[in-house]
Amino acid sequence: MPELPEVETMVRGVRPSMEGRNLVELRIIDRGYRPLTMLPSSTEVCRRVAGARIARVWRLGKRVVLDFADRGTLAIEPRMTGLMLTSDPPSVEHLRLEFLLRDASSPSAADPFSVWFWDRRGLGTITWRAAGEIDELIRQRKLGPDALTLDAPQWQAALGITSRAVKVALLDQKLVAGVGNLYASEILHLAGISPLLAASKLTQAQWERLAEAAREVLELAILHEGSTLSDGTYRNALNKAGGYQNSHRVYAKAGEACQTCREGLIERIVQAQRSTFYCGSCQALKVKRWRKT
DNA sequence: ATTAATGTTCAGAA
DNA sequence: TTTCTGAACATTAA
Repeated sequence: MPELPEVETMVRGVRPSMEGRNLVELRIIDRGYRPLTMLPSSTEVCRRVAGARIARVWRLGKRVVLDFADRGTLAIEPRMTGLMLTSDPPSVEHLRLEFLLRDASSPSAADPFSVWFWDRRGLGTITWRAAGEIDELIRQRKLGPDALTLDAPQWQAALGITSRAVKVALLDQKLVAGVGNLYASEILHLAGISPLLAASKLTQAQWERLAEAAREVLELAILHEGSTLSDGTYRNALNKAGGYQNSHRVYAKAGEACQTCREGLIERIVQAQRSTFYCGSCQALKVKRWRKT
């Protein structure tokens, strides 16, 4: 379940291999699994990117974006089990795409080398967009602002417009891009905010704490190269596990004592058919007091 | 052997 | 309009 920190780790992992290089060819690997969703179509996508220079590799929410300058952009959404790899894929049978690359400055020197998109469950999507169309997505509010750089007023502007529970709102990529189920729970716990509180009801102090907690959790998770859960699926570009799972405070810790307040137990509830983990004591709906940790 | 659970997004219902 | 539910996918745990 790559979320913002995992996708950022993928971007940083493949950037040295892709940015500034020529994409000789995009190969579709077909081993009889469900075909990878490619828009407008796989042949069209491959035709568009063949021979183009990758000007920039960046991240938007949970998407890896390859920028082909004036030609357009390729957005890769790993969804549940997608990975970008520069070496050592976890298995051969779930390789989906091979990016054949060459150094732009010496086109004939070295042999082309490869970057792969690997996806066990095959839920990932690859989408081609004409130049400028991604900015248009944001302008049309089909995708919210990226979660990594928001301050308190920006968080309030993005999430405060809905009456849904703040945990549910955090998962809505149209409101804010990048936060998924794991980091939503972790961020709200560090901020001391109940996941059940309506997003429109947060106080000024709570928006400040949310902004601070989001920055702290996401940046530290990026530093640790993301979270590899017990199923072991998520890996960085070198097929190595991340380390932030060792810093989780609430996710998948139902029944354990809260290490922050040392009073409550971590509880698991279901919101919008998704697991939410939180401390019933220091994330109580009615906050009696707020303690700095 | 069947079933539930997993996470994300979208279509469609309420 | 806004919010909620179910489906799709592959694999594992129960």
